[in-house]
Amino acid sequence: MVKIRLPDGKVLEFPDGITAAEVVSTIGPGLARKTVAVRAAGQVVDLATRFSAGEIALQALTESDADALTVLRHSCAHVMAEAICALWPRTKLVYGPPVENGYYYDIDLDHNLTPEDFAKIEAKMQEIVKSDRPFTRYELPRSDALAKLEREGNEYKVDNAQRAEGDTLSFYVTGAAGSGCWEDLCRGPHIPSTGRVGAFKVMQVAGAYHHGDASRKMLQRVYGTAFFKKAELQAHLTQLEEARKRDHRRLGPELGLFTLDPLVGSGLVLWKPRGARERFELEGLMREQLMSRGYQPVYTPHIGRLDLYRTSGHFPYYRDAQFPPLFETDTARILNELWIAAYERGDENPAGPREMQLLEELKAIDARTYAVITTGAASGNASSPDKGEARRKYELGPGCTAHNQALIREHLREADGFLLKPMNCPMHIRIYASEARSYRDLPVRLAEFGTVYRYEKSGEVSGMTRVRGFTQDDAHIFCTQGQLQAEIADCVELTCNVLSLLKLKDFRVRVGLRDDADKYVGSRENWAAAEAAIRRAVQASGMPFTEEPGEAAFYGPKIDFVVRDAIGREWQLGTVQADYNLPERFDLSYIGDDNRPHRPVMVHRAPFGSLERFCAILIEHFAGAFPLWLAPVQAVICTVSEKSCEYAGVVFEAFRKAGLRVELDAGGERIGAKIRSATMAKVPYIIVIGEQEVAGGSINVRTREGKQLGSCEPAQFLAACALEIQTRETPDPAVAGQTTA
RNA sequence: GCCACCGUAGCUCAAUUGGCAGAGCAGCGGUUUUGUAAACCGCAGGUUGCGGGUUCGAGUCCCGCCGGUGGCUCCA
Repeated sequence: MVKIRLPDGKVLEFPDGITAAEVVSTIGPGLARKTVAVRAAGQVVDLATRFSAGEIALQALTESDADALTVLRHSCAHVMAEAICALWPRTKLVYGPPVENGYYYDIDLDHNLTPEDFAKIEAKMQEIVKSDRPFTRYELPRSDALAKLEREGNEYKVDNAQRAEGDTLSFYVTGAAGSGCWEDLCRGPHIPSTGRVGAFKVMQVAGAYHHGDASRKMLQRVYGTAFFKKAELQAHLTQLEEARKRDHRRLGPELGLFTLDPLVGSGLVLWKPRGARERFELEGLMREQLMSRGYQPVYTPHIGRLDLYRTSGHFPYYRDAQFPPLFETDTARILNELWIAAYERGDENPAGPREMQLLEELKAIDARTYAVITTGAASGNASSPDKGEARRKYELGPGCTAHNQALIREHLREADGFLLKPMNCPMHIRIYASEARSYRDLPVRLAEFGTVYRYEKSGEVSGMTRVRGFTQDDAHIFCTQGQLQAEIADCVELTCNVLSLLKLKDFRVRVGLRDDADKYVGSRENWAAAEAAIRRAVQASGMPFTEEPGEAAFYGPKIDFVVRDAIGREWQLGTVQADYNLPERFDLSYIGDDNRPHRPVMVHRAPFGSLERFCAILIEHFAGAFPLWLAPVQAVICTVSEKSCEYAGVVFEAFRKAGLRVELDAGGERIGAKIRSATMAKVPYIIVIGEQEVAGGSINVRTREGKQLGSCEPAQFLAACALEIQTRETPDPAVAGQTTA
C-alpha cells in the first residue's frame, strides 16, 4: 500500500507500484490533462514514476507551475539536441540544462551553426514534437552505463557520467524503450511526451568553454526557449523586443546622451551635453548626501607612480587588466619587468630564462645599474649602512622574492614608471598618511568622483556598463575598529537611500566573502573581523541578502548591490567593502587615547559604483524618460505659428532665467510635428504657445505622456516645476511606463 | 582574451546567380502661418568599416585588420 498525501491534506491509498500519472488521473481527468510532472516528497519527478510503500506528499505540476516550465524546457533541450544530431550526425552532445528564460545545449560540432541553420533545426524539432513520442526513462548500473557511453565514444558524456552521483545512471529515450529512438544520458525529469511542447524557438548560438575553463576547448552553446502555449512565446518575444528598445546603447545615442567613438577608443565614453547633465544632477544629489554625512571632498590625479600600486598590490594582482605602465627610461621599464618576473617565479623556483634575458637587456642599456644590481656594489643611494652585512645583489636562487623585489624597488626610486590609476584608494590613503592623525579626528571620510582606467578585455567592453575609463563616486573611510560597523551601516543606508529615491527597487544584495583561493591578502583573523562587521551591518539593515564565498575583493569582504539591465544581465552598482589590509600595507596609523599608535581600518564604498554604469542602468530604468530633476531638457516651448514667436521668446527667456532647462522650437513645422519630436525626445513638459496664449499672457502645458494639463500662467508653471525639482519627485517608471504604452 | 555572427548615407533598411549603390526618416533650401504624435516641393548626402586578393567586372567571393553584437572567461 502507498499513501499519497495531497496538498489539501487528503490522503489516498493505492496499491504498490502505482504511477504518478495514475494517481493524478484518479484525482480528476481535467487535472491529468494539464499535469506535466509531479512533486513527490519535495522532488520534481516524471509522471511515469512508480511509488511503493510509505506515505508520500504529492503535488501535480500543471502548465501554470513555474517548475513545470523548467521541466518543459529541459525536455525541449532534448528535442533540440535530437534535431541537431539528426541534421549533423557528427554532433557530440555535452550538457543541456534549463536556464532562466529557456534552455541551452552545449555541443561539440565542427560545423559552425549560424542563424540560417536555426530554421532547419526548428523544422526538425517541429517534426519531433508532432510525432508526440514519449520520454521514457531507463536506468543502468553505473558500470554498465559507463561502458555503454565509452562504447558510444562521446568523451563529454563519459565525463558527465563520471561526475554524476549514485549507483545507477538514468537515460531518457525520446520514444519507447528499446525502440532505437534518440536517447541521452540525463537525470530528468521530463514531460510525458514531446507533443506537450507547445511553442519553442532556437534563439542564438555562442561559444562556451567546457566546464567554464578558458584553457579547454570552446564548444557551441545553442540557446532556445520553450513554452506550453504559442501566446506565451509570443509574449516573451514581444517583451524581449521592448527590452531592446530600452537598451541604453540604443537610447543613449538616440537621445543624444553619450557617444562611443572608435577613434577615441573602445570602452571610452564621450558624455554629450545631455548625458553630462544627467550625471551632473546625480553628482549633485550625491554631494548633498556626502556633505550631510561628514565626508570631505578631495581631488587626486589620474596617474601615479607605479610603486604606489606595487605597495597597494593592485599592480601585480590586476596587471593584465591595466593599461600598460608608462616609463621615462628603459632602465625603469626593464627593472619593472624584472620585478614582475621575480614576483611570478615565486619563492620555490630559481631564476628563469625571462629574468636572465631581462638582466642581459639591462646590461646592454645601463651597464652601471646592471653592475650595481648584479654585484651588490654600493649604489650610492639610500641603502642603509647598518644592514650592509647582507649582500645587496639580485639573487638567482629560490627563496629570494622579497629580497629581490625590495632591491629593485630601491633602484626604481630614481626613475619609476607611472600607471594610469586603476583605483582611487591608494591616493586617498596617501592623503590620510600626509598628516599625523589622532583618534579624535576619526573617522576621516575622503570623497572624490574619481576617474579610473582599467584595460577590460576586448570581448568584455559593452556600452556604458563595461568600459575602460569610468568615474566612481568613491570615498574611503579611515576609522577605528570600534567605529567600523557603524560606518559600514551608514554606507549601506546611503546606498539604499539613493536607490530608493530613484525608485530603483529591482536589485539584490550580495555579501562577497572569501573562499579558499589564494588570491586574498592579509591574515585570517583580520578577514574574520572584517567579514563579521560586514555581515552584522547588512543584517542590521534588514535587507534580504545572499552570502557568496569567492566574491570578496582581494583585500576584503564586500556588500554589493546588483541590478539587471534591460536584457537581463546583472551588473554590480553600489559596493561597500571592509578592509584591514591596505592600512597595513601602507603602514597607516593614528594616535589613540593611550598616546600610542594604532592601525586604522578602512571602508571602501561607492553607492552608484560607476557613474557610467549607473547612468546606463538609469537610462534603461526610466526608458529615457527621466524625472524632471534629472531630465537634460525639462521643457520645450513650441510655437503654433510665427504670430506667437515674439511672446514665446519672452516666456523662453523668463524660464531660462528662472533656471529651467528649456528649449524653444520656433521653426516652420506645424504644431503636431513639434509636439511629436519633443515627445520622442522624452522632454517632460511641452509648452504650446499660440495666439490664444499671446492674448491671455498664458501658456498651455502638455506632458510627454500625452496628458494635456491645460493653460496656466507662466509663473504658476515655474513654481510647480521648482517644487517638483526641489523635492526630486521621481515617479515610479513601472507606473509611468503603463501610461505611455 | 576565446568562439560565433554582423558592418551599405547621421538613423532604419533595400540592391535577382558577382553586372549602373537605392528608399524612408533626420539635415539643408523654399512654399505654407499652421492649435496638441509626422504639411508640401526641392536639394544635398557614399572610397559599401579599413587594407589586400580572385575576377572583364566585387556591397556580394577569399585573406588580414578595425569596430559592434551574443555568449564564455574575467571584473580591484
